[in-house]
Amino acid sequence: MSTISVLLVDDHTVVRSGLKALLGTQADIAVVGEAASGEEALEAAQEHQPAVVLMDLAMGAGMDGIEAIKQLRQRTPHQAIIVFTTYDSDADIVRAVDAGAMGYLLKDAAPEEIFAAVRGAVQGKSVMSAPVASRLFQQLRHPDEILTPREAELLSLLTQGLSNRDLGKRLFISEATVKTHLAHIYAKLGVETRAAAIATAIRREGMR
Amino acid sequence: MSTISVLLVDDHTVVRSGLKALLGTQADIAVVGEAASGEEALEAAQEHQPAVVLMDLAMGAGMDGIEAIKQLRQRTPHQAIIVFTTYDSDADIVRAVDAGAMGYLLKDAAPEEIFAAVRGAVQGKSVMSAPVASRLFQQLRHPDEILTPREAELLSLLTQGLSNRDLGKRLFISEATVKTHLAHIYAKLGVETRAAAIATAIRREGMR
DNA sequence: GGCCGTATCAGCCAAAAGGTGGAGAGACCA
DNA sequence: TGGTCTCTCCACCTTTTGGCTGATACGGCC
Repeated sequence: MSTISVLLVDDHTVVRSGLKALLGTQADIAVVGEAASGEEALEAAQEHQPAVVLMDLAMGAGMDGIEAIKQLRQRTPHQAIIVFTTYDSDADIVRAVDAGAMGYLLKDAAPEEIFAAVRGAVQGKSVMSAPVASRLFQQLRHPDEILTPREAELLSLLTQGLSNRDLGKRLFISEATVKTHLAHIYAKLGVETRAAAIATAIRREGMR
Repeated sequence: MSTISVLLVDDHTVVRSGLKALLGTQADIAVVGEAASGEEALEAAQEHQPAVVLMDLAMGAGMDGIEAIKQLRQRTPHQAIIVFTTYDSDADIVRAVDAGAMGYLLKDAAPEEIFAAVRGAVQGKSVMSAPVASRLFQQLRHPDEILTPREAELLSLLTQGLSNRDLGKRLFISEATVKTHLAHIYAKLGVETRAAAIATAIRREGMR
């Protein structure tokens, strides 16, 4: 069995250090590089040509993880990308998979789970944490609860605390249209008021 | 200089592993134990008698970090507790300090910052990340923006998406009183609508 | 005792949000 | 071509919310 080269991307030094220590215990896995931002990740992926990229989604300022994934897929499509993050929000999962992520792990994952994901990734296998899988499953069972792109956009602005009028101005649509979208969003989220929609969106959809 | 014994408390294996690796590079610091929950932390603190406890606030199910801090202060008051968490919400900071934390670090802190905090803690010095310090400073400069207990209680329910009527019923007060409290909350948070108040509360105050 | 902060309540009015029903245009697909 | 989805818009009406002013009551503090 040949060695699997891994690139770590996380803005937390502690997390990178921890992953390095854990992965270092495995004979068939070698960390060949680290990056603390999306920009650094692109460079490092080019330079070290890792087989697997372990990447956090939230990375402070600059390019976020999703964007980094997209660009990596374009530039070095042979590298498998595994998301390694704290949150399991629906929106993040879908966007990461859309962008081309091979796996989705949560930071509270057991070391064995991480090892398995890295080994699986090079064989083209998707590995994800149980909570993540169950969320995806949930979405498959209730496809009518998936927001349309426009609705998601509106919901995102809604969580900024904007009024219907402001939403209309921002999206260049009438207040009437805003209300229509909102009614659909409420139905899909299973709430009755904008207050509850915001609470649900921020907590469940991870719109922070 | 004698060795400083440290206990790590975090439900993420990766983070514990990372801290261990980083602290291991320092000759005067030794990790003597690890715990993945508040309950485990109390046991480990009793058993290993560390000089410093590095503790995460969010720990999945069971006892949360704040509660663990309080209990540690009672049982082993000679141990210095440093909070090591991802978030810098006002509410968390205040509660942690109230509970008896000596320091407050964010997970994106540089290794040197962590070392300094551990060394400072045994000498009775408070060390906190810059964003945390600036938040505390902010509160000192604007004491009139601190919510009263009743207002905080109401805001907490507000983030559940309740209407004024429901809030009144829940708190056994009239809708008029609810409106009065809300008006005060809006002023203190610097917002104009309930939507913005909810967004601010969940994001900034950490009411999740 | 007077002052201040907190919590409680009232009424009035304007603005915003939500519910209902309907409708047209464009995209996509079977 | 017909059906479905998405996005857009409108009118009408009810409910909710927010802004304003003012009031009472209790407890701590100087």
